[in-house]
Amino acid sequence: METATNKRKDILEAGLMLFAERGYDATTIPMIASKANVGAGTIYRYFVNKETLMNQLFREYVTLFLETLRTGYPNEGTCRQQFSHIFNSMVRFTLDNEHALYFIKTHNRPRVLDEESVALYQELLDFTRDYFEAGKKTGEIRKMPANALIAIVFGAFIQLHQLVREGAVDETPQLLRDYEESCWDAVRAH
Amino acid sequence: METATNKRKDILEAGLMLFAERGYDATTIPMIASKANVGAGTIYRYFVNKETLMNQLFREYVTLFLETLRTGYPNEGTCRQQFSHIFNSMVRFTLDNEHALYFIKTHNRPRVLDEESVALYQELLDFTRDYFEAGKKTGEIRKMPANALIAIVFGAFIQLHQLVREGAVDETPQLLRDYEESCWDAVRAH
Amino acid sequence: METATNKRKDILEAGLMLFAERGYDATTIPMIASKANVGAGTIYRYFVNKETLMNQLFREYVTLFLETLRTGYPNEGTCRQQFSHIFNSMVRFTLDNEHALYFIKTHNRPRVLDEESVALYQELLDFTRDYFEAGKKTGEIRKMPANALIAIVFGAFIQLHQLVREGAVDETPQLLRDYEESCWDAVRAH
Amino acid sequence: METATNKRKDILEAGLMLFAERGYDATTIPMIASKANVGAGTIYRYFVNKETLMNQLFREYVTLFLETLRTGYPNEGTCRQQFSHIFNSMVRFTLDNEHALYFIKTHNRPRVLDEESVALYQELLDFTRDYFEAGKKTGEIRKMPANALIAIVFGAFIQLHQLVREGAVDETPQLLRDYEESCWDAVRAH
DNA sequence: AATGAATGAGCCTTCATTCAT
DNA sequence: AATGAATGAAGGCTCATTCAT
Repeated sequence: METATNKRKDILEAGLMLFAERGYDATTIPMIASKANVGAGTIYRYFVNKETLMNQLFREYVTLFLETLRTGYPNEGTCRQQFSHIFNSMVRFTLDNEHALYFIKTHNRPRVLDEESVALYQELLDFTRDYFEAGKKTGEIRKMPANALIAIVFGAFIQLHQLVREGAVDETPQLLRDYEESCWDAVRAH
Repeated sequence: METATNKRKDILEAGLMLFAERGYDATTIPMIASKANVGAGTIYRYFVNKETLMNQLFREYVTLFLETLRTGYPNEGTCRQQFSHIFNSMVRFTLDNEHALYFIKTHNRPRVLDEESVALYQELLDFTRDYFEAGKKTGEIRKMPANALIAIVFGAFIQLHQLVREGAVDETPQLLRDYEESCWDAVRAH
Repeated sequence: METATNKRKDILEAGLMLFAERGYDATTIPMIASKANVGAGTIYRYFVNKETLMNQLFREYVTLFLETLRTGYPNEGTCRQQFSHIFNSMVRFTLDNEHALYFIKTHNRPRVLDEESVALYQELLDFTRDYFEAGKKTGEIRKMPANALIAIVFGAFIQLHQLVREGAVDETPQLLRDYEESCWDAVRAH
Repeated sequence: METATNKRKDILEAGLMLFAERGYDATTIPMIASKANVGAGTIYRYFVNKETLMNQLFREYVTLFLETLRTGYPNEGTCRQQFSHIFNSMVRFTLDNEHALYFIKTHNRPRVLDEESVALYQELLDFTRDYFEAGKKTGEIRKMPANALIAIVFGAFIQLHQLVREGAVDETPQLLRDYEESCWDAVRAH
């Protein structure tokens, strides 16, 4: 059937939105149920508990983002081209999944995340870290801790996305190009 | 006497640490009391309730950070010198107040923050925004939304601080210089 | 179904009994829950909070008592006949609702009662007051403040009911007749 | 010294007023301390605990009321004269001690009252009961449970006092005479 | 499979009581 | 003797989770 799948998806989407907007602890199961148009008990048919739902959600989107990053990654391209791919992945991913990147960025620390989720997140970090480390080796990327470089790029992007959602700025192609250029300047060696 | 003042300080410090590490909602009053070596009821001698404690804390540190930023700000200096002052303010402030900047960065949105706190935070944003807007006018700062520029500088710095605390990198003067340079390149016009 | 209705009723009945016996402040939610054979949280499915439960209860029984008073009230009867109806209403009402009249008598002052409840209680007072005022006009009722007359009749009745429950006296029809006669003599003009 | 005695009196008076107005459970020690212009801890210098304070208070005023009743009681007078004495005792006692009679009437049941207090209250009841029983024997008092008769007289009086305090009626000597007459008619045999 | 009523653990908060000053 | 800061037990209430329907 497709109904069951839809319920699961509804729950995940409601969870994503609420976790992103209010944080894990301030989000209640009834809230998720209500937003998903589902009985509270139904959530427990698809997820063991709130923590599991959260982890499932986290993994679902980290996986998806990883796929987005990996799909069409120009292994043989230049450092700049690879950066462009990464940046565009964020754009595309966010277009398809409104709150996902923000959710990932604000919920990537243990306490609720289980080992598997942490490991998966590591994978995401590693992918980006590898890129930066390689770039540092060739001298094209600035000599800074990779984590910090990652934070700059992700953090800036998420902040921009927020401004767009608030209506503070218009998300024109030009803005995105500027933004990419800016981030690139932020991490590239000078 | 000093005893009374100390209790209040103990509570604030415990709150700061826990709010920073676990977030507002995941931090319980008993946790704060325990970490402050204080009875749970004692907290209510100094603060109306959890929300008030949080706001008091927030304002205390935003005010302190604002003072740090304003003290010795080179109004007549170059854009670069002013940037340097801002960056060094973050360094000094974080040295004196471990978790404060991270706490501010992760708790600056309403829902628990009252109007006064939000207004105070605006003041902090405005200070930095003014700097960036002025820089954009003279063509020294990149044409990007000020909020995003702020996010880059703050976000990167906090991320670095975290790496330092985790022991992932050593906070050498050289690292800080590199970092400042990097952040500067991230926001300056090219 | 009937189950849901029963839970609500169980809670109301437990609340009535406890409020009557111990007073509002000395009655705890766990007490009510326990006496109603219900989880503490269940009470909050049916009532917003303790105060609301109290008000609901109060209104439920004041309404019921008002109905009892109004049903079959001999508008065209003599002053004495009307008095008889009022007295018998108390008897019948107390027979059906053990603690209700005592609860009403001991909880009719603000601080926990909301406006609606106070207004409803006024209605009850007004009904009886109207009776006494009319009687005073025709010279059949003693020239005393209606409130005091009401207190005499209600107060005496409740006291009697208490003696009956304690087993101190037997509630024979004869006793009730005597009692009614006594109350009548207490308020009628001489 | 006299200071100590005064503090004790201040506390008792504050307690009386608050217990009468809010009831025992809704009255807090800080409230009493504040109204008595005394530190909260001071209360524990004069009374073992809240319960003891309450009992002390209760006994103090029941004793005082008993004295008022007994002083000048016309043992050899007529039933009517004795009634008059009882009624006037209430008037005088209430004049000297605003809330005392109401406090006694609303707090005469166990749960907070200790044995000694209950016994003392019994004494008060017995005094009045004896009067009524004697009257019933001589046929001058109505054949009703003494408790109920007591309730009528006390209840009516307290209700009247309340109306006076609320300003709903003026406490003229005439009103008091009428009231006494009414109460007398309420209990006397016809 | 889906629901939502029911539960009770645990949180925030109050307040009787203690105790250092 | 007097104070009021400090405490922690206990109450009102929420919410993750279960379970009968």
